[in-house]
Amino acid sequence: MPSSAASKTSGHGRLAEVARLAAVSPATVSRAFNAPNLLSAETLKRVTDAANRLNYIPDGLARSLRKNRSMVIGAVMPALRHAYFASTVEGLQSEIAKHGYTLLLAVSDFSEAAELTAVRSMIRQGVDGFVLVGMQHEPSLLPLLRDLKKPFVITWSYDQIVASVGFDHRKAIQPAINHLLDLSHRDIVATMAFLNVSDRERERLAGIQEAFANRGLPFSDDRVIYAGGSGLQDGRNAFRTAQARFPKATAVICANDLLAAGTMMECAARGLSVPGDMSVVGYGDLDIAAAMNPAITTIRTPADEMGRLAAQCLMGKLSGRVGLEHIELATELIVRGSTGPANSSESTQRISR
Amino acid sequence: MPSSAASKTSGHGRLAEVARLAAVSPATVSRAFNAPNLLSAETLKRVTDAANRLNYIPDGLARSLRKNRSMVIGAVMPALRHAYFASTVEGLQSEIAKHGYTLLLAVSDFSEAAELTAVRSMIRQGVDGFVLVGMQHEPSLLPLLRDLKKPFVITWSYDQIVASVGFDHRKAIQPAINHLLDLSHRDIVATMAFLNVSDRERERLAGIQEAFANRGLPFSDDRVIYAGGSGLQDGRNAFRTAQARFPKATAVICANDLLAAGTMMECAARGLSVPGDMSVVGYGDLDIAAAMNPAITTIRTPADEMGRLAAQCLMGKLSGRVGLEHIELATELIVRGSTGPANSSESTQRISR
DNA sequence: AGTGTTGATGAAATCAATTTCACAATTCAC
DNA sequence: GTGAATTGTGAAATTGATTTCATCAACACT
Repeated sequence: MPSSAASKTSGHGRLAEVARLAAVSPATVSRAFNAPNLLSAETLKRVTDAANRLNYIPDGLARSLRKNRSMVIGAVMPALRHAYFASTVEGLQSEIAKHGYTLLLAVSDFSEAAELTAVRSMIRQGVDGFVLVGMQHEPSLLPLLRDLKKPFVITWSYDQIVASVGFDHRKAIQPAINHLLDLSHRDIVATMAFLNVSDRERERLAGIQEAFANRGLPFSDDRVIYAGGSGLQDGRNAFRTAQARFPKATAVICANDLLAAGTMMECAARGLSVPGDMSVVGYGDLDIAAAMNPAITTIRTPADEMGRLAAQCLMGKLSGRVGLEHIELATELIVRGSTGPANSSESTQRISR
Repeated sequence: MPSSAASKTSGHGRLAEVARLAAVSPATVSRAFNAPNLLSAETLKRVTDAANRLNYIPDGLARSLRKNRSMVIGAVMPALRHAYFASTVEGLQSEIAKHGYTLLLAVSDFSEAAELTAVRSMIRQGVDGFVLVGMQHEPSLLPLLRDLKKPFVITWSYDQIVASVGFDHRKAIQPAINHLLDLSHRDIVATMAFLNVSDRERERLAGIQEAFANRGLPFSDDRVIYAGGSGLQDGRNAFRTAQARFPKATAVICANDLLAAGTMMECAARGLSVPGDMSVVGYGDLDIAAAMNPAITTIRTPADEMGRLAAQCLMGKLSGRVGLEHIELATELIVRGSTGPANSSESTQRISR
């Protein structure tokens, strides 16, 4: 084993040391890693042996600087706590890792300013491409990225102009409303997480209104309850408000599955049977939707697929291939036990709380 | 506005261009950003003006190469889907961002080999410090990190030797068992996610056994049911198995809250009342634990705090300050409605499935 | 007047790789 | 057997910033 004191702090050999040990020039060592076929078998072996003996790990910073290519993808997510985005990150990371890329991740906490800051920071770090969520950003962000000439992909939204992989939230939610209307529900309320935060949630609300309008049915704005959060507890609270304001409602449309699950828990606590007294639909098809009893009727949104496809889209752009840049994914209404006909047990049990 | 064609692909000025425009040397531009007080007010203004006009963003790669400091922290997590680790990542990311650091993230999917690969890749990228989970790693990983002379912190485990922030899983779970024993439960089963995967889960199991031993009570290995996963559905399945094998059990200890919630859902589906017929304890205090009805008795584990403290620990080490390196966090038994005395409704309802 | 100190700035080396260009040594074609 | 193409390798330039060292002016102090 080599006893030569490895220079600097990190205990690894530099390319120059490998070159010295192998008695070749630095250029040859570089070629041994980047274009081995240019070297004679004998030289290649000498170099790789030397590299192994020195436990050589190439310095990615120097390489990136010279090649103008960092093999890092930057992603900014609104949050990770709620499994939707976490799944997207997992899909993204595992896919880019296959191509030798690593993931630089930031969480914006739904703040456009924080998102911009994060992207700036990633630009400094020299990432090769970006993954963002949704179409709502600080106005200067998209121009900044365009000027940068680095590829970026939007997830969780479908757009014709910028590269994106997602779906139309407005269309996606409509089968859920139609499903309730088909079951003869007419006194319906909706619970959303936030007012004025996510463009996607706004689209979902627009979709709800559109679905009613398409049937010529009214749906007034005051039937939308804002939970102020998207957790289970928020769902319970929102449903409590809904009950106070619309005691005769027979169905609840929830902006996500956690709100839906919270709604069902609150139903259970109040002795309301689902779907007998109250039909509940969710959005997102989280694990919890399938696991509740009854299982929740919901819209499946392909969270991890979006991550994987965004990765593939970026990989394509980075390798010069032209591939799909505007990928619209399918969503699907999954009918489970939490929805039933409106007229099952009418006005009796609803009072018995 | 400057019409000079910005060199290379990215549409931003380089330091040399700023220097030319400001009619100073490159060194002065560098100082304007790194040590402004060395410059005369007049020069400083000339440089910053020029930088603004060129929309100059310093190249972090070149800077990192020279300074041998990348301002990037690398973290490898077993998964993100289950909120525990996602919370840790959120806490970690938000804390390091305050200090100007960004986060390089990889997901190992509980594979030691994948973890090692991810760390290698991060070493190449020149990260300044590492955050890992648990004490179970590929044997060569910790020596590798030690040789690297870069700081690293273990989360989700407490260790006296390596820097860590976590708690003793063996001790943490014992109040839950004692709680059940105090409630006179004796016919108890445990459901765990995986056999032979996570050192933390093994510790938890050891803690269960120890708690029984401390009371002089038996707890045979066959009372441990492995769900093969840690989702809600896995919890339901595991409890189904538990019922088949131990139909007279009055309490279930679950290795995490999702298993516990799944167990309660299966109880509900079978007409078993919780806690009347079956007491259930979880682990982790996820949102779902508080939101279920009845709410789940569980052990609170400070997931996001671990991320934040790991970040602070790293920041301290990186800035030369010596701070706490072995942080043991407190866990807490949170008694809620899912546990009750063993002898409430005895053997009647249990048969009525 | 001469010496030292301080403050502001520039020239050039440095970080660790990649890559262009040049140059031998072969091999090939005729 | 000579000119051309091919192969294998090294020297040196390059990537974009930081940092050391040197310089030079202005000022203070004997």
